Amino acid sequence: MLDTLGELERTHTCGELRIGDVGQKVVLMGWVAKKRDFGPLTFIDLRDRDGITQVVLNEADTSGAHAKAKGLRGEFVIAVKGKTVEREGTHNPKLATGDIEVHADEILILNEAKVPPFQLEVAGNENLADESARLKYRYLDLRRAEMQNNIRTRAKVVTAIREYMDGAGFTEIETPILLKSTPEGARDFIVPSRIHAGKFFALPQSPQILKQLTMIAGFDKYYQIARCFRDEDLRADRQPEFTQLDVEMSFTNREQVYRLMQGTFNHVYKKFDIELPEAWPRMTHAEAIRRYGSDKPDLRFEMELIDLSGDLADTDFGPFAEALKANGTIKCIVVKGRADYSRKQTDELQEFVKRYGAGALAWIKLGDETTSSLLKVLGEEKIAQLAATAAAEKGDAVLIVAGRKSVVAASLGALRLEVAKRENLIPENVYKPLIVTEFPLFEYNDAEDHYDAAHHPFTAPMDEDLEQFREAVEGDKRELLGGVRAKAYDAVINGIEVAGGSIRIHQRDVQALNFKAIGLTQEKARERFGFFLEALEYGTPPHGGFAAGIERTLMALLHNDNIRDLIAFPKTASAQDLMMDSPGEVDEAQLKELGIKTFTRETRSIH
RNA sequence: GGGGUCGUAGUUCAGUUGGUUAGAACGCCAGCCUGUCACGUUGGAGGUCGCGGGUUCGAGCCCCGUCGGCCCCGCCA
Repeated sequence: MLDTLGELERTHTCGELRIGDVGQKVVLMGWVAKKRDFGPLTFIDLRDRDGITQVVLNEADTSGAHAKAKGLRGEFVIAVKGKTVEREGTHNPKLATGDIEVHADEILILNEAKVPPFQLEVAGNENLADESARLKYRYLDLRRAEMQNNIRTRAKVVTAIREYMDGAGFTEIETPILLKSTPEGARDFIVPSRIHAGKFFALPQSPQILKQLTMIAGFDKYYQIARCFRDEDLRADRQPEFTQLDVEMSFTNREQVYRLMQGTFNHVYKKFDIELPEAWPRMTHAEAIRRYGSDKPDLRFEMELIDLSGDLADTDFGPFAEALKANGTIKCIVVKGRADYSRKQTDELQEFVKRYGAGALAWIKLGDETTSSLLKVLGEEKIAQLAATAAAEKGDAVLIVAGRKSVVAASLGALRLEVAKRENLIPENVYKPLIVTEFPLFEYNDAEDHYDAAHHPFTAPMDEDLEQFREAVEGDKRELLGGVRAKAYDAVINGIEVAGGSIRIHQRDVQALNFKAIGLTQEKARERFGFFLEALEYGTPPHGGFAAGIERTLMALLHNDNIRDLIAFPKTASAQDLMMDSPGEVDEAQLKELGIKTFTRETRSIH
């Protein structure tokens, strides 16, 4: 028979009591984390959201409570009435409450619990249960201190953001979750409507257009903690639904947005006693790609990419010569002190870069003797020259990739991170923020042989590139589009893209150019976002803003590389919820009402 | 859409070249124990080796398919 709570109120949490509380009568409530039974003496680790307090039951003092404790099992929910005393034996420095313990004279069993499907308290994360078990029993996983900390840190971050935005004069405005599908960008989640059977709403990929409309509406400074939805494949840092700080302001320029982005992050980080520089370092997109092979460089370590194409301009080695002839490049990174890389290891690294489209990974090892996969084709002298250009020293390994510029950047950029992880080159508890500027306005789409908007189609070009932009579109020199830079920027911390944004186009003729560049006809554009184009014609102020990923901000802050750990109820890599078992089927009647027929996986391709 | 990797007790894992009764630790259950905090100690229970098919005298191990977790490419700011 369970006890009832009645009028009993708890006096403290399980993480609160200190040596100064000795002598106090207290009431604690929580879960049984652990029981250590010595016969006449029993210890219980009582856990709640705040920590763990040791409860002691001595048969000699309170035989009733002691006897009752015999029946306690892990995760039972209990209330304990007792007295705070200084520990008799050794204090426990691992617990915040480790100097005291509570001598219980009464225990109430408020609820029992089945044996959990996995152990909540285990030493070391490597012994933690498989993630699918943790996801199925998410409510149990969330009881663990680490997860409690993650979720509560998240709340603290969001609170800090609201505090800062409010202080800076921004108005929080909610925008609809039920929107209209727009064909470009990510795939939409669509929502049927009974009232409009056969028609669909779409969930927002982001409130982009709506936040621009708040500028046209004259709110001047808008922000929102907005849920975003994208029906795309997942990654360790991507979930189908995630949360953004969405910000937009009027009468602004890039410098003002940079200051606001920095200010926001600096304010948030300060809550965790982390000082970021008031003005973050900056780097253009082109420089980031050139030096780090990435538009979100991790600046916690060096190992920059070095260009070897100058030294190899006259080479007749097939793969290199072809790469250079096709306007490609040859670059390398230097791994300090790893001339001892084995054949197996370089093979592994070669397999790694091949994922990014690299044909091969060439290497030079400056050991006691210099060895190289290129020795036969280039000769000793050239090898020595390349090593010198790379500034490699005795004992180092040089890893080289040749090919298209984008492939060399992607593969070496990724290799740089991979090697840094393997070699433990990334310092812990260091935060290296960066603002990446001047992103390209357009991205060449290989598969369809045309240019897409790199950010979104309302991003303004840089004033300096407006001329070239006009020429590219009106003079029909499409190849010039690749060189047009945008007033677009990202905020990066430790190689994680935590925010991104742009100054928007507010002039009709530039917007028209932009649509033409990406092959969107007047009619198509009107069809897709006519309401927005119309709005632009009623006095749109110059405006711009950014969006910051809440989960990514937390990943950077907590040095966590799994986005699921930062969302209370996340989905798996295949976009399922293992706890609710969603998505699920619905009744035939429901579908009928909505005017929807479904097809199975097998019949879908036949239609 | 493609690639990699994992799937054995409640959990984390081991399991030789295919060989007889599939192991360990933690957890769980029962006993003992008055200062533990990864308590100790004695004993015990617990297995559709993800699922289906195949090869074989014999499959946890080999082959084919399939399902699921994780990671990556494509995709996605």
